Amino acid sequence: MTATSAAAVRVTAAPGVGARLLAHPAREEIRIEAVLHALSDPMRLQVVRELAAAEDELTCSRIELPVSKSTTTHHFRVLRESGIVSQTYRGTAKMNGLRRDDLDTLFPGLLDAILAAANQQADRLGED
Amino acid sequence: MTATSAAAVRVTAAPGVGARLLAHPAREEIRIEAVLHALSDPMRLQVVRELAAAEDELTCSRIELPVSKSTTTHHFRVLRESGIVSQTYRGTAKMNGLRRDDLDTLFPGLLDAILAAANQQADRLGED
DNA sequence: GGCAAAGTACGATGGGTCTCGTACCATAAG
DNA sequence: CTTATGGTACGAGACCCATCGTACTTTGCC
Repeated sequence: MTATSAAAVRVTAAPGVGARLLAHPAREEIRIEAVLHALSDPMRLQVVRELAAAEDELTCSRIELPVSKSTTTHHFRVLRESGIVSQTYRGTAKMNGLRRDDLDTLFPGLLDAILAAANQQADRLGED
Repeated sequence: MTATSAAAVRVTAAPGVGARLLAHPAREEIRIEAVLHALSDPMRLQVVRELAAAEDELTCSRIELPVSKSTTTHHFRVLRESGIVSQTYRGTAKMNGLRRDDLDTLFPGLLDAILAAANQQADRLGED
């Protein structure tokens, strides 16, 4: 992979109100290898499927994964740093949204094809 | 990944003529996670791009990668075991072909979307 | 202020995986 | 048979990554 790593920077001093900000790669910085790598993990693929099904922002805790809280944090960070989801704080919660526009512009049809593939495989095998 | 590993079995005692055979996953055994993982490596993505561009079977050595011979063997094995390419021996050479039919049947549009994404990114950045 | 909720940071651990070199095997050609 | 070609097997090294637990921070509410 030999990936970017630039996205790991934390923004400490916030602008306006002092809200915590999270670093996201710009659209042009999104790499197909990083996207495919992020989605090759079953947990993260599951997250993205649920996010796509919800068609709305969800908090981290709304998406239940069979792993610990810190592992969940890890997976969401990978998704954000690869450019697949955008995250914003809202109170104590963190909202997660698919970056559909960016992904569809950059890689037309990719996200839909992967989601369709994942859904098809899920019901071909014994369900979710 | 916690992947299959069943595909690693070597066929030693050959049938008919004694030709060396290679184990391939059946169509139904191909997993989207394994496919995405295989294609998330730059070398392997490059191999698949060239294979798609050739639209014909190629030997391993026709696809030049900036890695050693044994590493090349490794990458082709990952591609075969994930169900992306089929490999057959022909003389001393090994022919590689994209499993387009299987992939398109299982995951419609996926391969084309990934190839288009990779090609788009390649000329968006400083070429290949 | 005090407390609960939602995440984060950090370090550890166990297991992949990308890379290599060297030795080896199978096939084809001389 | 000998040699060259094309690829494999094996082991090693370095790094990456999914997972966890514990301690901590931030925010909202009472």
